[in-house]
Amino acid sequence: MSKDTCQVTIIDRDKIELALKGMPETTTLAETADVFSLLGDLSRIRILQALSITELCVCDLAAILETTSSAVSHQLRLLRSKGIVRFRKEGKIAYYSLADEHVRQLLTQMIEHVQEC
Amino acid sequence: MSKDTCQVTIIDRDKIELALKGMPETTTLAETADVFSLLGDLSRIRILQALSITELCVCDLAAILETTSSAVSHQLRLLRSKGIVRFRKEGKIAYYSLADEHVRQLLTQMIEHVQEC
DNA sequence: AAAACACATGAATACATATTAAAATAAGGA
DNA sequence: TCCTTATTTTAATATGTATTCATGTGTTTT
Repeated sequence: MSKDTCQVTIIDRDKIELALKGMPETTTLAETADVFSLLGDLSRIRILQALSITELCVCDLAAILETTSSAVSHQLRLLRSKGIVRFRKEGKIAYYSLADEHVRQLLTQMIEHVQEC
Repeated sequence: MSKDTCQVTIIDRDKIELALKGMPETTTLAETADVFSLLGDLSRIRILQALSITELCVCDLAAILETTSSAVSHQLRLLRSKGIVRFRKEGKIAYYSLADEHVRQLLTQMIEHVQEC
């Protein structure tokens, strides 16, 4: 049992080395946390859940969430910036949809997890 | 095309009804967002990643994250409150581990997703 | 061209939250 | 019993972020 420079007591050095060895790059984990964080908001979850059923424009999403187009647009910008959603423009209307099947899978998987517990 | 009481223009009522029909309860979606939110923090992701490899006590986790036991303990309390991790006490040492395989699966799946993009 | 519309953006506010420091609790050893 | 150790908890601070309001941009319609 020993102390390092940060005043942290260590119980088992072997397990620490084992854990550190299997740890991905911090940048990878930071990106992972960023995406989870993006899914960690009720408004955005509702947006994604709606988009997992059908492509929708901003104002229809606003109607579904019972909020303003502005609020929805702000959230969509974040989701776009991380590649969670994509959109196409048809005249002045912007149609949004999920970027890939992976997102839908993570979403439904987590909903199932919650419903089990 | 019409307006509702919230000044939100509606483009396609049918798609809105379709999306609303497939939408789970708001409480379910809120819980889903809560769990995602809990995974949306670098410190907690590092804790969970370490725990996905081996059971660890608080001070060893602090050594791995190069932070204080206090900071780790705070995060573990949150993870415990949502059933993400569990722990057993052996004397004065608290050993933490992942609560179930589901969590490990979501974690590794998201890391893979990030590494692909 | 002007007006209406769908959407995006910038700034401000209000609220949430991660980290730190300090104190408390609880277990073991001298 | 007193002291050390591992962890938890409380309070304070500092940082992040969701929403609102106002404005800006590009498109369609009249």
